[in-house]
Formats: sequence, structure tokens, C-alpha cells
Amino acid sequence: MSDSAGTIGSVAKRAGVHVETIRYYQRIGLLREPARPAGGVRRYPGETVERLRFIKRAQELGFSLEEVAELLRLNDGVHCRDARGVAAKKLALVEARVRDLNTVRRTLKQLIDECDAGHAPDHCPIIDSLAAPGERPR
Amino acid sequence: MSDSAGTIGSVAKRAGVHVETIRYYQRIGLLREPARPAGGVRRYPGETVERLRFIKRAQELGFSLEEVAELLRLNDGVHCRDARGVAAKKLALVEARVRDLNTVRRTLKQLIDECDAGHAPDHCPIIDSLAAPGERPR
DNA sequence: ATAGAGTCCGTAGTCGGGTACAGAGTCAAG
DNA sequence: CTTGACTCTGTACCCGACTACGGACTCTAT
Repeated sequence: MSDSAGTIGSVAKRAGVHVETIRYYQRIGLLREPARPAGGVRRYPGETVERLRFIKRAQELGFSLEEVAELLRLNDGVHCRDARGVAAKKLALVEARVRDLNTVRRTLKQLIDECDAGHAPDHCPIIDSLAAPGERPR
Repeated sequence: MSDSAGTIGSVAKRAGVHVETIRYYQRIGLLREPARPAGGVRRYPGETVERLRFIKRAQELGFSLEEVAELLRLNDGVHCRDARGVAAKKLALVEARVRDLNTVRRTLKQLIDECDAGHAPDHCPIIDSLAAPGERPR
């Protein structure tokens, strides 16, 4: 047997999260809450640390806790196809977001460049472009 | 004088926002609230529509309402340098976000590709990579 | 045996950008 | 003058992912 069980505080420290975060995950059903031995303190199995790290890594990839829960439900080797679907959906969203942000980036860059060219001390290209329904490059 | 003043509803329609949004902007100090003529209904000057459009365009460029307020305060032709500063700061943030998202995008793409290669029906590359502290390409 | 650290439990607050609703008042058309 | 659309005011609620707090309990080290 694994003897790596610990209190909520030690698990939190090992996983690099706050105690309150663990409690929160329990509240929303993302983590199971071990039974409390009559008048004692809960002990968490070692897997809890793994599960927490799984969650944190998935979050870094942009998955919401909702989606993480889905991924965890699929965690049996059988549902690889489904996991791929979740990932593919997320990839499409990320790609769309990158495209949008690139448009914004180009617009901001051009505004700043115009500002630096600085031919027109009586008005500001940045303010102007916001004030008018201007056609900015896509 | 401009006779383009209107009620909150007509201003909202012309600017393409909800009435509640205008009230919200007033609450947070982004729009001034015209005096209410004793026992009557407020009339909004035509500039309100312009101001609302300004806000919406700035939001599309990723500025928060907080930052929009800053931009509006600078709206006098004199503070072009400051407006440039706000825009430059935002540009840096957008660029950083694009870089982060591209990392995420590459990781997701690779995971999905591995999944499609599909040599290993007994485990899923996606789940695996989340379960282990794996080194993924940056 | 006692101090202090850690745990438990419930509730409430945070952030941003609104949305929803209730109840009363006002305005314009017919 | 009535009806129906709009406005006013205030408050509460939504989303996601936590964070904070208070009072009671329990565990550990000395």
C-alpha cells in the first residue's frame, strides 16, 4: 500500500496549491473528499497530489475546470477518442483567439507607429481612430 | 446648438448598446448623467453616442473599461504621448498573450497528432501528458 | 498540560462587465 | 383620458476560479 497519505495541508504543499483551492475543488465535485474518521482529521491518498497536478497542467493549456472534469472522467484509456475531441475543440478556440489577437496587435502597432511619425501635433492618431468609425486594416 | 439630444433608449439604440449598459457606465463614472428636469426624463447630448462608440471600439482593441476611462481623460490632443504609452503597454500585453497562446496551440496540436498516429490503443497520449509532469516542447 | 499550528465548516467577498427585475413615475399617440 | 411604451431607482444576480474570515476543534511538540 501507498503510505503517502497526508493531511490537506501537506497535500496542498506537495501539489503547489492552496488549502482553500482543494476545498473549493471538493465543493465543485472535482475532488472526492475522504471520509472523516470520527473526531479526527481527513487523510488524503497520494493520488490526490497527482490529480491536482493534472488539473493544474490542464489549466495551463487553457482548459476550464469544467473541461478538466470531463478529461478526468475520460481518464481510463478507453475514451481516447473523446479526449481527442475535447482537445481539438480547445485547439480551434485557441487558434481563433490567436487570430483575433493578431488583428488587435497589428492595429495597435500601426496606431503607435503613426503616433511616432508625429506629423500633426494638434491631434492624436490613437484618440482619433477611436473617435471615428475608421476603417482599420484587418 | 446640437438638437441631437435623445432619451436613454434612443441613444442606446444609436450607439448599439443596451440601456442597462449606459446606466452601468454611469454608475462606474464612465459617462456623466445629465440632470433630470424636475419630474421628467433625462436627455442625453449627441456626444454621448460618440462616446459610447469610442468605448466600444476601444474594448474591441482589448482595453478594459478602466483603461478606456484613462484614454478618455487624455482626449484633448495635448496628451498624445500619454495615449501612446497606454497603447504601447497594451500592445506588449497582447504580444505576450499571443506568444503564450502559440505555445499552448503547438502543444495541443502535437498531442492531437500523437493521438491520430494512434500506436498504443491501451493509453491516451493526451491523458498521459496531463498525468505526468512531462516535458513538452516550448 | 499547554501552546501554537493546522483542520473543519459555513458563509461571504473578490474581479469585470454587465444582465435582470420590481415597482413607481412619465410621456406621446389616439 | 387612457393605454402602452418607455424611464427611473435600487437592488440582486450572473460567470469562473478562487480568497478571506471567524469560531470551534484536533493534533503535535515540548
